[in-house]
Amino acid sequence: MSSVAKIENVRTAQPAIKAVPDEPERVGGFRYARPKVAVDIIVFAVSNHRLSCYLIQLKRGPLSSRWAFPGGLVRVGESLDAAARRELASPTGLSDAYIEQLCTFGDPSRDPRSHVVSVAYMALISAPGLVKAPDKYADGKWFEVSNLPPLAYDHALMANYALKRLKAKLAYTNIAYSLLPETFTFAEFEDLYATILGRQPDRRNFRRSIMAMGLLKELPMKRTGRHRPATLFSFATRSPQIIEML
Amino acid sequence: MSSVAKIENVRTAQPAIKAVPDEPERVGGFRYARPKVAVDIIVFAVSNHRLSCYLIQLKRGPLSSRWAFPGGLVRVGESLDAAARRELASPTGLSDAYIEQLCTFGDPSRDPRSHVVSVAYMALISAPGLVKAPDKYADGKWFEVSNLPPLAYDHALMANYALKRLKAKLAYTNIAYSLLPETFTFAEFEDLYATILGRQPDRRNFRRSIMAMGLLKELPMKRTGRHRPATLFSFATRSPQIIEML
DNA sequence: TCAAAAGTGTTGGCATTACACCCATGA
DNA sequence: TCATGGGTGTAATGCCAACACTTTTGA
Repeated sequence: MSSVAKIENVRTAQPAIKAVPDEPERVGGFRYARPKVAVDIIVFAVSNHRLSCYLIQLKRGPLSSRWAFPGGLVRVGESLDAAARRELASPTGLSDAYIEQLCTFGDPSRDPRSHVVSVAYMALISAPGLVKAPDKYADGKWFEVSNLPPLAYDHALMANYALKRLKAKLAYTNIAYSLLPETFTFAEFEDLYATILGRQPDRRNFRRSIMAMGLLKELPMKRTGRHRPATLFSFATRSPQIIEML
Repeated sequence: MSSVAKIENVRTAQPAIKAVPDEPERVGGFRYARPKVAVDIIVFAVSNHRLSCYLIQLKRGPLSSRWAFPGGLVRVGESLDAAARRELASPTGLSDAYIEQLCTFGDPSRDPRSHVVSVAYMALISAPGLVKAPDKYADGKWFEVSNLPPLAYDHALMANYALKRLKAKLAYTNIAYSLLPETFTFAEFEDLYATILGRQPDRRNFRRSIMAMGLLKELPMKRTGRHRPATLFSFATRSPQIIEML
């Protein structure tokens, strides 16, 4: 169960531009909605023992100054995955992060202005540093997941769902690789799990089971610090895999 | 991890009706797509030891006479879940089946006529009998999942995804209740698992573990047949629950 | 030499597996 | 009485959880 909707043939033919009113279409006697289609992206990162996600502050509209996940409308000829990657790259500059479709929210009243169907994505990145809010937002910053401000639209639902999914997938996939730098100590790896799952596993058992499944590759270098140097590790493979982890 | 996007406040205010061309909208210098939004629904049922799903035959358009999952455009003021339930009720007459959003497909070229974003749903019903294809389709019938015809659009992707999800959820939820009638014998229950998962569990161990977790309620009646009468069971609770089943 | 983090083995209990025979009925 | 599917118990195994001390370094 990994990212789906992988077809990415972006259409190149470009139809003429024309403004479209937000009106329904009548076909066969029924009035079909013409909702706008957006993607919203929940970007997770871990830093100093805290799971954080990136929020932007809305600039315009009836919800201006409220916090929300970054997102935007799908463009002409663009797939959903491509739109999500674009919305991720816009504040972070990252183009190859782990990204996964979560689910789609389409209540007609979820946006007070018009009917907007939004496809929620989750992205996992390792460095929460580099992020800068694009001009279309009033502001953007990282919030600890355990301490989010009130969110616009139905984004609180998205946040709950994303967190549940992240926790679940941590237990049966190797996606943790996308939250860690290229090399890391075992303690950092373990701390990632403790942080996201909210509990400290038994250190000996955890190390034993992780090492037994060959997830990590021991590197010949050590990280020296104030204390006993720690062996460095990297992931044996940095592509998403289903592995019974816990 | 159950059905999401549960907000169901259907808007009552109804804007004026007007035909909408399939053209992009220009906002802030970018050309935003105005895709149509559809739901497609993968209806599963089990009968005589086979997992089947319901397909319809397209009547119009460039893919006419191809097989596909039933589905249709979202109507004005309608949520995605409501649209999915409507598309399920249309051939089956069922309104309370288990239904769950799967994922959303939005490649701009997935429909040769225009950009259609489709939200895939899965539904589980117990009686594959009652189904009758609505007039908008040329035909409709049940196919064994292991023997599907070529499917229109990207519906083969949907089928794969749905099947994977069904198998996974069978192992950690009680959604099997929606594939069985109100009462059933233990052999029928066991056969459901064997059929969908494609392997025969050890009968004694399977019964022991299922009974130990209190999923089923033993009824005071028996089903008599040609042979030794079998105890009838029903589910202790017929609402979706997370339970480690296997 | 002390503080702080890194690293490591053994055991008991529990849960899962494997396995084969008797039972109740209708024909 | 026989064919057919319904229903059950026990022993062996493997896995997981619990548990505490030694090592290495920098200050």
